[in-house]
Amino acid sequence: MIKYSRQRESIKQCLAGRYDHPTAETVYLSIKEEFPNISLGTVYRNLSLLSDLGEIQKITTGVGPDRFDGNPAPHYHFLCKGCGCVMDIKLDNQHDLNEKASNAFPGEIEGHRIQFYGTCPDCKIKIAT
Amino acid sequence: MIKYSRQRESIKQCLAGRYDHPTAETVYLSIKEEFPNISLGTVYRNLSLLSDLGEIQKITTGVGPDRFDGNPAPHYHFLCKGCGCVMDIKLDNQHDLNEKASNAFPGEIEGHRIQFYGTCPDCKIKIAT
DNA sequence: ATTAATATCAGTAACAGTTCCTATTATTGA
DNA sequence: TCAATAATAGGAACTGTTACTGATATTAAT
Repeated sequence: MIKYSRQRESIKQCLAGRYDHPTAETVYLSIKEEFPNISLGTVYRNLSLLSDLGEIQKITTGVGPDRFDGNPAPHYHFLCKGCGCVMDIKLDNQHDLNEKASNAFPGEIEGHRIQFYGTCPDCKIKIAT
Repeated sequence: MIKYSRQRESIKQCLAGRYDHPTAETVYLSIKEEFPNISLGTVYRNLSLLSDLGEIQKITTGVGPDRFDGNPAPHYHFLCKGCGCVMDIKLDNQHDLNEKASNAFPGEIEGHRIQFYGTCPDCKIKIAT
């Protein structure tokens, strides 16, 4: 049985209001303004719980710490090789990939994750100048 | 300037001869049979180097340690939610995804990674019985 | 073949990110 | 209002990985 907690609510709100896919550490620092005594463990525990409940998404890039996304709807992400930032890609769900993969694989395909990589708009400018 | 090393060669051979996408730890234990004194640090350093050279691939699943793939050619992977195993998916490169993403994104798209998830053949059987 | 330069090594300490533990506090249903 | 218990703060512990150090192996030039 899950009980309400102000800290969890605050974490959810924090994520809902930003689109930069922050790390647990960043969320922690942000929540700290409202709850100066919140502990990093609490942030991790709740991010993990919310992710399990499907209310937020955890993004593992393979570079640095995991990121979190307040938007639970399936969508794709972009990882900048320059600055490491993570951005949303407005590309609709490629359902057909699951079917294609199923035809080439003897197991059960439930879904997929796509991560694009390259250079973000900001880094593109920095390189050019 | 990169010098030859028997340890690195052994690590490369180890990966070339298996298709289970082992972890650094697994590679370490395997190499240990030939080089009982090899250190885990050496394995990590060489896996990282080989990956940077593009001779092998590093696979970050977001669950447990990173995996390594002796096949440097771009291809897709499947992650089993049951046992955590990683398998290859024989699906040819979806070049069009990069173009589709480019149209929906102001940055520079260099490539993409796809990770399918679901239930592997073995776990499918275990669940059924 | 010997040597000098230096990349790689083994061993281990340090590190980053995350999870776990415990006593205390907050939430909830009765 | 109170009892049951989920969630908390704080910090220790853990996992996976990287960095450091003196010793060793490889390489190219003699």
